[in-house]
Amino acid sequence: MQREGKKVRSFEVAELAQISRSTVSRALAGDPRISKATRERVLAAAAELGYQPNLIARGLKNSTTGIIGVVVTDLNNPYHAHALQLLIEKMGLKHLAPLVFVGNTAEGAEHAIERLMSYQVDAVIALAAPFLEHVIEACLTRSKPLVLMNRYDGSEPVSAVGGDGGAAGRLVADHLVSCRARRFAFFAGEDRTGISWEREQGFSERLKELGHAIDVTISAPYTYRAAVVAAHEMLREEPDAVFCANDTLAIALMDAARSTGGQMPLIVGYDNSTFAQWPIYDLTSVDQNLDEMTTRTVEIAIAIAREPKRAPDRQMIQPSLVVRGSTSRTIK
Amino acid sequence: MQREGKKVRSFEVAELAQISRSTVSRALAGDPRISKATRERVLAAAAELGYQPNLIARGLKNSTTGIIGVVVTDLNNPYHAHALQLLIEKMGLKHLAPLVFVGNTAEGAEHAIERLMSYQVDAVIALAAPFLEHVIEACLTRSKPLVLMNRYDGSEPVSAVGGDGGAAGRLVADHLVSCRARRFAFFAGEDRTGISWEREQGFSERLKELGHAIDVTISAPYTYRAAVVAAHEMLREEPDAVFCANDTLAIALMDAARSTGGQMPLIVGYDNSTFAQWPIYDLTSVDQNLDEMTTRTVEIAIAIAREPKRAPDRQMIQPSLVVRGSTSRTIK
DNA sequence: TTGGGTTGTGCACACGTGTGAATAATGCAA
DNA sequence: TTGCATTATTCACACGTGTGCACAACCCAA
Repeated sequence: MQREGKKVRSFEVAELAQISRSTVSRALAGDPRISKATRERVLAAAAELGYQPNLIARGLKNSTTGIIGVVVTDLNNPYHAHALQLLIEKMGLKHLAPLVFVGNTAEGAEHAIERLMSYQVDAVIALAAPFLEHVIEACLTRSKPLVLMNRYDGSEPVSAVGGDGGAAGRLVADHLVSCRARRFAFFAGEDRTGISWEREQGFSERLKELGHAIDVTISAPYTYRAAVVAAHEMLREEPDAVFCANDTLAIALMDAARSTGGQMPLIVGYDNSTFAQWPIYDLTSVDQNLDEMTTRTVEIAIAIAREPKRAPDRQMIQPSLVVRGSTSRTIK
Repeated sequence: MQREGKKVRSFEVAELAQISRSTVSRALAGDPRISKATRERVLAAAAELGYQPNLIARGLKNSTTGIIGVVVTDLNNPYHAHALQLLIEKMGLKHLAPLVFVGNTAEGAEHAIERLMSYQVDAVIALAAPFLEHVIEACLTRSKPLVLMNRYDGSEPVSAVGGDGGAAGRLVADHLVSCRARRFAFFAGEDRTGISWEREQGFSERLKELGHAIDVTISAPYTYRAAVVAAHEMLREEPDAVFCANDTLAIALMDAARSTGGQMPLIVGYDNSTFAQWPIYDLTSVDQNLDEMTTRTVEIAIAIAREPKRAPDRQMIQPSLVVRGSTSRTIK
């Protein structure tokens, strides 16, 4: 094992194994033309010197770096943080490295994206970026593979993986009706046309099929503070059951209900975040199945990077409902 | 602006400006030997073609990539997520790119670190990694610059930036005494010898100076569930004021106190996380000044990378106390 | 010995960039 | 014109790797 010394290059390995540098490269790549004997000699030498190939040089030669650019908005949002973590893990399994770029940057978005591209990333994964249009344009211009995760607005010809918000809405409708709720509300997010809208649609449709309807709809930004204000407004309408577009909204609603001391409606959140499991909340919530979603996202990114002419791929991940205490009562 | 075309190399720029490739390189680097006139011609040509230098090639040539490896444990911990976000932003300002590697990997830590090194990162920043010894050893072996953030155990000759837990403990002691508390408790974290211990020491020392002492100490792992259990034990001791090693512990304690309906002690947390600001908690908490901490961390990383023989640098960031409702009552 | 197949290795180039040394261009004095 | 100093530009190499092609070694048949 090398200590304190300079970088070990493939040349040193070749020297030690008394063989040419090309043979070292082929042996390590598993080229069948190399004989068993020499391959083992090479592997032994490489192990002895602690040789690790210089991936920058390899990237230059192969023009494929194994680096994936990941664009994310705000890591203070635990949902995004969790998604990023899973993404990085999945990428690790595929021997890819994430070059992460966070949206809230002082550097200026376009400038930062340029820099991302300069690193010759094999693909870009965008995870709910607010300046999404910049990312999309930058990738299309350079015809760089791009996968949107959980933020497909339908307009651009790019690959995307998302949760099936409509299906989730229907699941929730079924569940709440089975709890014998009668007066239903939807606590919408800021972006009434985006993901929040899909969820509302599925919820509304399924309720209609079951002979009910959404009686109240109120929307709020996705921040806790703003949500608390809207939550009080919501509570004045005295719904039996509220489907919230987000766990943050749901928690704000629970806190608001507690502080007023009135009757707490059945509450369902979305994202199944960490605090949904906390005993004080014990919140029934839609699980987006982030594990599968991230796996598919990485798979698609790899596929496009390998075969750039491939048509954009769009996948819907089926969500599931995690039932907890916040909907365990039945309305009498 | 290029569209759909192949990559633009410096060669194309040279061709368009009717000049040699070397001159392009120097002009863009601001070499004073290049005349004003040609420099501007080059800049115009580069802008017209949308030229962005290939940082992989540059990295190979200069053997400095501008990539910093960032090792982090668990992004589900909002504190770590926030720290990572700030780190990435600061790095962006310095034109550095973060190659992120998350601890909870299925790939195996050592293997992942090897891969990180293979990308020729200029330095490594480790943010509370559980397999820290692997990271340290890997960096020392290759004499790769390493900065530990918020996790220095004192044993190894590496640079580190951390919060001054002792000073924080003293701040808290002053504050709680000024609230006229008499029976003090410390809610410790799992790692009694690490950062939790520093905080406890400062707290204890200052209390002694003021004629008091820590009457109760109970420790728990840093997870909400485990903390709730320990919190009930803590409450049976009926302390006036509790200093918690962590916001998670503090919140678990508040929830536990609420669920039993007994008297709520004064509570101080640590990290000033998002939920400390939530109205239901409104938690007084120590702010580690992560903004400054991350700035310094990046600065040190750059300094060491530039000058590898430099002695390890260790800095303490002074924390501050954010007073909120959880300590606004005064004990009568 | 010659010829042809099979197998294993080495030479030399390319990826795109930065940079030291060499060279051309210009000015100025003799 | 020549000689010398200064300035602007180009040449050619290096960074560490992968790979097409040529080539050596070997066996076997004629």
